[in-house]
Amino acid sequence: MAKMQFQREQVLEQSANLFWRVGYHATSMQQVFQHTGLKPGSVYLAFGNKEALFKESLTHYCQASLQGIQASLSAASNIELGICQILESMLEQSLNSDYCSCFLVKSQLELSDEPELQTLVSEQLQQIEALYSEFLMHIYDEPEAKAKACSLMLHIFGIRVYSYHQGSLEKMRQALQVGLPWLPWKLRIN
Amino acid sequence: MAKMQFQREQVLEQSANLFWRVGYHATSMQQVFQHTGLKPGSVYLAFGNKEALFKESLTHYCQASLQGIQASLSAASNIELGICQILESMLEQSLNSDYCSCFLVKSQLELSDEPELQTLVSEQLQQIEALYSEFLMHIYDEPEAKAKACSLMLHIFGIRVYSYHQGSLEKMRQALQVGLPWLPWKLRIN
DNA sequence: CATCTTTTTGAATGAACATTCAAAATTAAC
DNA sequence: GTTAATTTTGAATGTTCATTCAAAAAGATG
Repeated sequence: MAKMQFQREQVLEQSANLFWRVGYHATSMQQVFQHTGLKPGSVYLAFGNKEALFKESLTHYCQASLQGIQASLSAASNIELGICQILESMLEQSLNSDYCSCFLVKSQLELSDEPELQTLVSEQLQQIEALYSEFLMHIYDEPEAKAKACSLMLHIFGIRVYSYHQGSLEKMRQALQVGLPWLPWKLRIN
Repeated sequence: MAKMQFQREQVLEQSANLFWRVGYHATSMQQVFQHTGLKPGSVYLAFGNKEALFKESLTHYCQASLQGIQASLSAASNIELGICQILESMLEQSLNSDYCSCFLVKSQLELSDEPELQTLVSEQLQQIEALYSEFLMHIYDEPEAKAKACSLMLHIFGIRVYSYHQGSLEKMRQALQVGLPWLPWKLRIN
């Protein structure tokens, strides 16, 4: 048999980046061929169709996000400080000139008219909330941890939209300090 | 000359609803013809092309939003109570089974790859923030009013994404009370 | 009523789209 | 070295898309 000429993971990453930036509907399969260097037949053999490729790309992105959070919170000297660092790095992303929010948040809004994809995205965002919740349960009881995880997600979603506005960083930082008063904002991040 | 067979405003409302629910790229002009009852030629004569129709639809929606906020805050016995009422009505929208966020927020995320449309959406969202800011300046000094308007928008954006999750209403209400502590949450709304 | 202007109509156009498939190439197995 | 299994290729397919336009219809004007 012929060896697979491409790495599945790498292709998923490339198409995730494309779908993320351009959006599901605005991305054509031709663009996918260009960005991955694959020919139509190869993509269709490997992934089935556009929707299936999108689903796998999204899932791949979500898994990477979960691992990133897991790593950050495990490495941090304490969980709340770790959360502050994650939020701070999100704020810094808003400085990037080609900022384009979060793939999951963008997909949640774009695909609200397509029940199957919508469900997938919702589940994945809830996995992220559940992960925060799990970590917070190390220091709070369950209802408290869940409430704080929800409040955190609400603020993250806010950041993911508000970051499109220029010069928003300092204003968002202020709002976060008011809105998430249980986080150790005064401790400076190394 | 032949009388215009349709009301421009009504057509803009119909197409805004379509673009809002389905998204800009996923909405075909054929769908526009169906929903408005107009023929291709009429739409193209009246609005130019798809992008121009979208822009006008979006602007129409934004103007209606601004007027709604203006009306709510003018009618309220005090501004902060009025803001609470607006937020409460947003929370209640999340109960609707065909909830689909806010046209402006959805557009901001979907069109991040199209500079011209992106700029338009950003400006309109900033108009809304400016309107809140203006009202808040009746009771706070300028920097305070601006900071509070920003924090309010951050929470509104959060609601507009988080509302897709089922059973989110009570959790969001809690998060709002923590995140916007300067609002009169304890006063019950009539 | 006749003429002029504007609107309406909807079939037609060409481009872009997702997807297919038969043929060619590649590698594994023995 | 031969055969079998799998992957690669890219032109071709049929559909859907945004948009156009010449002809028809509907007031307006005098």
